[in-house]
Amino acid sequence: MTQPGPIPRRTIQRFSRYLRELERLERDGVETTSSAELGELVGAGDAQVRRDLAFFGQLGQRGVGYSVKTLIEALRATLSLNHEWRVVLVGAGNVGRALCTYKVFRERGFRIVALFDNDPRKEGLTWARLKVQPMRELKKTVREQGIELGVIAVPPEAAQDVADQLVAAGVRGILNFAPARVRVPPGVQVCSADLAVEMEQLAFLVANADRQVPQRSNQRR
Amino acid sequence: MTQPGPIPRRTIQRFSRYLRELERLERDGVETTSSAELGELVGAGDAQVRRDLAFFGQLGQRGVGYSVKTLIEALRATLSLNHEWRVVLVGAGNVGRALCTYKVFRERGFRIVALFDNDPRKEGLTWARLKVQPMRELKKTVREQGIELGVIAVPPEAAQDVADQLVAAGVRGILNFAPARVRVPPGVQVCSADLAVEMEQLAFLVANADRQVPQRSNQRR
DNA sequence: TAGATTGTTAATCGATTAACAATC
DNA sequence: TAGATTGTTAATCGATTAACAATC
Repeated sequence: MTQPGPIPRRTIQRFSRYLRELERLERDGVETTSSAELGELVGAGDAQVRRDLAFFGQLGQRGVGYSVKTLIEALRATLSLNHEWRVVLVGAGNVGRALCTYKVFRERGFRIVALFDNDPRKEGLTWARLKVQPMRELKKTVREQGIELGVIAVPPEAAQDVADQLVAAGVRGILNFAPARVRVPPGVQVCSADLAVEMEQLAFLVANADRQVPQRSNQRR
Repeated sequence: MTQPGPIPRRTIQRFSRYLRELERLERDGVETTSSAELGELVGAGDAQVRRDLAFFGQLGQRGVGYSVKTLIEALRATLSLNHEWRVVLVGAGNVGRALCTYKVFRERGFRIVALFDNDPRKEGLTWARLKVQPMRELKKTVREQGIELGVIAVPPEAAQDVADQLVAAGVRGILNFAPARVRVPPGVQVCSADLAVEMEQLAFLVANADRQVPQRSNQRR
């Protein structure tokens, strides 16, 4: 039976990882896999994998395993990765430049189609075929280009203001790289890639490697 | 009473966010705060904040609140942010370049003191006063420079190999930007900054904004 | 004292894991 | 049939929240 209720966040994150490993298996010509193998690849238990995949209904075959192809299709559909996502990037700094050319986004169907910065000295610069545009053009561009997602790569003091402008422009989801909390109205989604938090967590774990429960840390064994 | 047992990961992450907001309060001349205010700032409930802070023992004053200064000290000590962390960065690509000059790391006491890449064409390049070194010098540099943390910013296929080399060189913690799982022996810590997973999660949430439980998403309201 | 806010307990919620019958 | 592996239930674990006595 298909699992009822909304899919937990952690499950979604594992979906991304399953998909990535499955695509590799497919490239290697593997046609069938098992919950144990998949778990091993992403660092999860077999029961966990089966439970996650149960959200798709009964996709596996008892005694046999799962079809790699079927799983890939189900995961792509669930993660909405068939459709190409149009993305606007705000912030033409160091992080912004790296993201403009970030291959992993592009491969997954995330297309950065516009680039904004409020610094007039940067206006007109071209990175990866994208002209840096001034913020006043944001709304128009989002509408005309059918942009659904925004990425914030500006200093923390400016993050909330940029988020507000993105929301006003009609963006439906925001990936926030600024080390600051941004608030958005209901219906708009925010995910945060807070590198400082990750790094500080790492420092804590290293400093307390003995005191804390050993391992099971980030990815389980 | 001080909370017993190891500090949960989520609590550590909130510690980073509390600290950031507290430092801002301090800059603004605020001397006292409350669990309600702090919760509002980082997007957590007041009970959550009190429970987190209880790991430090009884730091607050009933009826009054918490001293900003005292909290900052406790958080800095717990997160081991007094001590300066020496970091090696592997991967002189787009992501690597952004990280070399990433102000947020530097402000928090993370110093990138060496840069490596296995591409001989990049050898000798200088970014942010760091010369790109060949991998064969990794072990020596880590030892001589007293480096404790490593950052992986290479393509996914190379990530595990780089991780192995970092571990062999004596690094105690790894921040992995490659969209791939890396395994490390017990005693070495790994945190992952998997931008693809974050972006795909965002896409899923946007695509299912109606079906999924509204909000409470990443940061709670 | 009255009002505010902590520290902590108990209740709740959610996610993971173990176990095993179902079935290929 | 025997061996393998799923789908699912129940048990466990861990983290969050509500509530309130303690106390400034």
